[in-house]
Amino acid sequence: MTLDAQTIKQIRDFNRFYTKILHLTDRYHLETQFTLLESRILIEIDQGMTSANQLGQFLNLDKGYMSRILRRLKDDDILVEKPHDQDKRIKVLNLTAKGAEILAEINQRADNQIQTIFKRIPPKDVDQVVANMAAIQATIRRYQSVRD
Amino acid sequence: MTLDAQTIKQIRDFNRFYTKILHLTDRYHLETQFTLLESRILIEIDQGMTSANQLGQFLNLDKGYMSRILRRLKDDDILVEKPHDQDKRIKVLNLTAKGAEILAEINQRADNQIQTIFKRIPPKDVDQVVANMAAIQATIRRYQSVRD
DNA sequence: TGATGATGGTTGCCAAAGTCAACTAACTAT
DNA sequence: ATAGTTAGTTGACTTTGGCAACCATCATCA
Repeated sequence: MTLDAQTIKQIRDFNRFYTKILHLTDRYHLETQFTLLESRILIEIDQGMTSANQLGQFLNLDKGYMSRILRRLKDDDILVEKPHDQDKRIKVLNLTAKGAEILAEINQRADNQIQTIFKRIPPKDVDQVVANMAAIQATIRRYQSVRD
Repeated sequence: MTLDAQTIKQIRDFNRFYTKILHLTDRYHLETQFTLLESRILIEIDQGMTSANQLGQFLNLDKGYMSRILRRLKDDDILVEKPHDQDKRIKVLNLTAKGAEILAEINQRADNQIQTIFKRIPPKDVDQVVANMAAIQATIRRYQSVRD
């Protein structure tokens, strides 16, 4: 089931192209004061991540570093923590009202970024692109093992 | 030509999925002595980037920082520079033999990463995925302005 | 119960990464 | 010639991130 060289080349080419398009390598995310990492943390907390440890595992971050980032976000009144009911070691994270606002702002900008990229493309072609994306996603998902 | 909310959502959903699958947001470039940035520089030089300035623009890097990274790569005998024929300010960059070897190693590892992700997928489906990627790339490229 | 080991999180210390501004040398245009 | 740009370097920083030691809590089990 090994891929031939040409296939790999095409996939890697797409990856380079797409990461560039999304500005994934830019230092600041979407021209906010927040880094990509901070944005992702807010997003993941909003999506249900509840503790520093969960976030650290998911985002693959050193726990010391994680602790510091969260400290900053707490100092800036973007999130709060309260002790976990059952396990007092765990601090449950939640966005503050301000944090929710900021997240909304980030989402708005992310939406705008997509608009900027796709607005020149005729609707029919956009639909085709979206269908292709969905197909890629479905295929990879179908054969994905739990462990990676 | 504005996209509807559902379309944007689907695209962003794909983006999150794909960046996660490819570990595109990981900060570690596993098991080489080189950082992701150094790897990208070698790749881009190999792909035809010729000067610090070009690289800096493309990779969106501070020129001071760029200068230092290149200094290190030169000290390590990974690349060399020679003056540009017409413009003596410009230093034309080239990989050394050692640099080419290292690039080959980096490419090998990147290829392996792709293998790991796609090896469970039947060849027919992989071909379909690759075709979808190519289609996405072609469509976006076709309507892309020079400025973003 | 209390010893042992694992887990969630914090902190100090440090190296690597990245920023910013000032600077030189070479180019371009008038 | 002069003025304004551009390619690249350097010094002086700040930020990011990695590592290990540490504390508090939890879980297990004799």
